[in-house]
Amino acid sequence: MSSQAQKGACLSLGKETRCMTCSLSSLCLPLSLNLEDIDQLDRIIKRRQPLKKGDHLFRQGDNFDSVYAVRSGSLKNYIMTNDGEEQITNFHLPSELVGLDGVDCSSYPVSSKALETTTVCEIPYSRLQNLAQELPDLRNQIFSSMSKEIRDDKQMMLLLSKKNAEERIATFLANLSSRFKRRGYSAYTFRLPMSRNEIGNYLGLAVETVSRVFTRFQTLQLIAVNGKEVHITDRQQLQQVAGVTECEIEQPSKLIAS
Amino acid sequence: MSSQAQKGACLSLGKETRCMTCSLSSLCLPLSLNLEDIDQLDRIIKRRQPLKKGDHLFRQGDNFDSVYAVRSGSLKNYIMTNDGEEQITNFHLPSELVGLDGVDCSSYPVSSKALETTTVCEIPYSRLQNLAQELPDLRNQIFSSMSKEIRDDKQMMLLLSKKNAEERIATFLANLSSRFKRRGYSAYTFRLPMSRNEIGNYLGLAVETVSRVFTRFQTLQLIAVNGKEVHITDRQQLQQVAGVTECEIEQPSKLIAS
DNA sequence: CGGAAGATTGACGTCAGTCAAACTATGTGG
DNA sequence: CCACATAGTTTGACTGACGTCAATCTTCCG
Repeated sequence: MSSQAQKGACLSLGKETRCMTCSLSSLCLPLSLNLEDIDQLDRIIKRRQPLKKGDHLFRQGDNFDSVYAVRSGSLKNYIMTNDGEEQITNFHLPSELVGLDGVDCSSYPVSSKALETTTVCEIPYSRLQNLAQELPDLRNQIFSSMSKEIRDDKQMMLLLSKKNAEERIATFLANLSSRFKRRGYSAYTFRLPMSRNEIGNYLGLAVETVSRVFTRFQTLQLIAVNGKEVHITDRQQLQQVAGVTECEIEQPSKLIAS
Repeated sequence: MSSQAQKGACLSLGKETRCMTCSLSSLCLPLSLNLEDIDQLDRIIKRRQPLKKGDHLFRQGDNFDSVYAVRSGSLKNYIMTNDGEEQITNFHLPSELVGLDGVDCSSYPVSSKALETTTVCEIPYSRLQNLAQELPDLRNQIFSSMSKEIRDDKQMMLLLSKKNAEERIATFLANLSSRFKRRGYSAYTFRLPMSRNEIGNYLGLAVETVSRVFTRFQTLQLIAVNGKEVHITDRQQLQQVAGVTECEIEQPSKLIAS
């Protein structure tokens, strides 16, 4: 099982990286934009130095001024409880938008941290706002992203409120699998960018429980795990444990004509 | 303890009810709009017959065409699990926007049901989209509402993932208290529009647990409960149990200059 | 190579769920 | 207006899934 961490990401980190040529454009903000509009969007985007593992993209309380699109690598977003514990609220994979929950705050309401070497496109929010004025498709794409995040959050509430440990982890793995697949990676073999601890934190479980369920799933021949490398042996069964019917796995967002 | 169900809602249900004269306008979409813009918004809004308790505003899967603002009464939103159970994802009070999680779907991803007699303002989404093109303040207000919903959802995840039964219920009561207060009702005495069952469902607890914690809180002199009438005796202590510092209670959204 | 962080496994305890029964409100029809 | 049915709430006894604690093992990096 080899890492596929770079496949599918943008080919180059140089100045010539552009939305137009980015392999993620069909999943990212440019989706549904015409070439001219993409060009306009492209012009306001700042390319950034890659973040190293553990670097913060931003911290809860930092001045809000940009949203970001993940280009390669991955991020975790988390909030702090009043007693200093962290609660991970999201893992972000390439093409996903980060920071939208701060658009009406002067500061980010969450922290965002790189799980591995990660590159992002920075989109200054004030300029995005202006552009959203001119480009209805872009505006709708932003609405769409936020709307999707809300829907995903509701699913997460359902998971946290109703599902047991096995269902949670099966759901988590099936979800990751789908997301990797959409991004051109294998749906069956991938590398978890996060630790067991972070998985547990995100799913509302103790690390030990995560570990135990992983072991149980291996005994049941649903998956094969080696450290962070995961191979899904029986995807259908895994989805069944997740409590999901096939059609629910991927629900690509459908745009309303603008 | 008397019900305060009608206080603060719009004065009249007749044709003359307008955003301009609505007592909720400072909490609702018109917030931050100038008079002219409010008038434009007002013209696309459809007033509706009140919903009776138990009526659906819309059902999961229904054609998405409008978002709604609650005018009086209250709603619960819920999703169905694959095995037919419901998971309540939100309770909506007057001035709150409902249906935003469907804007990039052809159908509503959740159901919305009246907890009591409830009136709403219907806002056809396609017309709202057009108006959002012309009115930057309105557009930002929509972004703002969605952004706030995402933030609330993250808090809810934290609650479901990290808090125990007492903390959950204290958080729930403190939150309701704040929301009633903002709407001009008493922060200390109010009527719960939902059943114990629905509270439990929302908070990821069994009905029995909700009941027991209510009893415990009464023993501790934090609250006094009589059926659905709640009086908060020791708000500070309640917030402490909720695990919230004072400043976190009310975080009115701040708009970025547009 | 060695230390630290992360992962696994086992033993045990506990918080909240389940089941069951009694009690209370709510609403309907005679 | 009462009688009755039904839904909702409360309380108690018991149970089980998952958390906690602790020890060991593995991986990762400098």
